Amino acid sequence: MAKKAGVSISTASYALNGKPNVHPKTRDRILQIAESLNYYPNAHAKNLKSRRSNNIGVFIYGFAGPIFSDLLEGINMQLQKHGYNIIVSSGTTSSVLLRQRSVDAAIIFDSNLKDQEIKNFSENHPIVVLDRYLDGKNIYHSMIQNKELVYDFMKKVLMEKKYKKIAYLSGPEDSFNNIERYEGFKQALSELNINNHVYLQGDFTIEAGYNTALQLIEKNEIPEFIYCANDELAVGVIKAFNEKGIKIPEQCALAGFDGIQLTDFITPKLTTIAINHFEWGRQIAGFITRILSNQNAYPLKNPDASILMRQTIWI
Amino acid sequence: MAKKAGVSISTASYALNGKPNVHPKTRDRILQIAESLNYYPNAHAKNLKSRRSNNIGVFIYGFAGPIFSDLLEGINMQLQKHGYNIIVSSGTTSSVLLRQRSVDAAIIFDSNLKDQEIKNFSENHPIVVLDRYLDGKNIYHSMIQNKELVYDFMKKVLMEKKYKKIAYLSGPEDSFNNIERYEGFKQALSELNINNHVYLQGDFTIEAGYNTALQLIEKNEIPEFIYCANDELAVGVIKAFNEKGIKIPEQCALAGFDGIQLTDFITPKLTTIAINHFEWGRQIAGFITRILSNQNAYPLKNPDASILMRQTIWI
DNA sequence: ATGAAAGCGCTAACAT
DNA sequence: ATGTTAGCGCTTTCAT
Repeated sequence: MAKKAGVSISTASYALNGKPNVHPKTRDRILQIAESLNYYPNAHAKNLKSRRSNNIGVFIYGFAGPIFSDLLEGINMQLQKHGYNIIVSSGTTSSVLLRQRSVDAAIIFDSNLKDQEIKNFSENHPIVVLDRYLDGKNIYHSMIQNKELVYDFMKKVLMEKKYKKIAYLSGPEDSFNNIERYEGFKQALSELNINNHVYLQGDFTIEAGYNTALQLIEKNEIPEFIYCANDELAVGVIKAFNEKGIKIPEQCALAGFDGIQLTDFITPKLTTIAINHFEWGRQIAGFITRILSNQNAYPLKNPDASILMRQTIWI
Repeated sequence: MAKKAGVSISTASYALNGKPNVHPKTRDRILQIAESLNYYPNAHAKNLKSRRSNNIGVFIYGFAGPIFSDLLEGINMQLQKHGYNIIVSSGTTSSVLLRQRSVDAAIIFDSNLKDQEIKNFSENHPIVVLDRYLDGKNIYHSMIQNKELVYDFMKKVLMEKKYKKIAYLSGPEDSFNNIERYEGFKQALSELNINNHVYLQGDFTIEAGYNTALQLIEKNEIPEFIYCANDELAVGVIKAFNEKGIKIPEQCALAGFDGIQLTDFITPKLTTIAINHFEWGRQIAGFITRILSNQNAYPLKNPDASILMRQTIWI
């Protein structure tokens, strides 16, 4: 260790941590020795003693998909600014890291994590959840306003276009986002006295959208309008319709949710409710750093959304 | 602690770790108490003592882009199977985690990390690099065969199509992948006695492809064929050409590298050299788990590639 | 089968 | 300004 080469042991610690109580000369010497010895304090020991790791955990349900890429970029950018490490994890690993308190705070976007696991962690650490309602000390929320957004959007669409045969192409049935979006969808229809619609079971993937659309064609049951619970489903539908020569939006209009990049490159371009995931990530990370540094935390905002009206609806 | 409620302290440790030297009855009692107390051993202390964390670090240069999504999914799936935690990180954070030895092993795909940092870490830990050549104990490689793949592809194309005005649209100039791909490109041209080509500076993004293409149109200098250093560049070019009515491939043919999903959804579909990133990730992760468990490690393979001949070249 | 105790590498009182 | 020392919460000899 630098200790050997230097002189003491705690003094070394002081020097390395930039404490004031150490003579500049000794300080420099120690730093130099450390440098030359390629010494760097052991994180595990440091963490054990200081009871903090400087790591922020981001727990997501999968690495796939453009949503998380953007969200993570935003979170990462902001955390780096404040000297925190980002630790992204998915799957069973996440539970372990949470239980072990390997991170000082957590951002949760993974419905596989149980409420109880989150609560346990939140007893001593701040946590931001993005995919469920859960009350408790140290638990904060930032949520996409799924229901309101889809409701507003559907109402707007249905006031302008008098579609009668309308379908909802869903995500996984137990997905929080899907459930809320469906609520908004149904409420809009109900208020406009549209008393029936077709419910199509999907799962947020392009493949599901594609297969569902093929079945609709097969059975000759193509609706006038399909609201897809996310963009990827819609992209799958578009692909199928394009291949089979179904005209969009003349034969069937479409819209999605998220505003992923692909919607701008596919033909026709997809109308969608767009979330700025990058900015959302920054907001969340900024909030966490405030909490951890005990700054008076302003309330955490919900993400902004904007409607992108494009070719899959207006002719 | 469970210790209080239970009886001893080391016995608790034994029980929790499933050591054989503990009476089944005590064992069960301890486990039960621990459960009820929501006790879970502190990771930092455990790591400090055992000198390992069970964490594998994956250090990438950004979360954006479909390449990393797939790669991470593959790595994650494999690591989970073997009980390792995945820790993904990007940016300055990565250096810190490496220096601190917060992980037992590392996978590197980030040219911002310095050779020396990697070497230091590799003194005691295995490391797999995907983006550079670097020799040393504990350093392993798995690399896309950029040069060979582009070389083969270009030769094949140029033997069939007698393009004369050919361009290379590059990634960042210092990118390892870009440099190698350009090498392969040049070598193919050279062997076919094509003595000049246009070099276009890009940076692996859709925007760069889009802007570059707009400039080509502006200056009326559209080549017969553009080899794009990755798919995203090509997608940008296609977008620009589509908007300006340039016919692909009649006026200008295109090809890319990576095989991202988008290439299959854009019109026309992009010809590309496709890497199976998911499978690649699995391979790498599998290799690491072997090394860490001292199993006789088979050599680490390079990722497979396949050429997807699609609409941007053959009419 | 169980307990006592040393020690992993660090930080932070507390001396000096 | 510097050194001594007591833990942080675990694992693991070594006794019993």
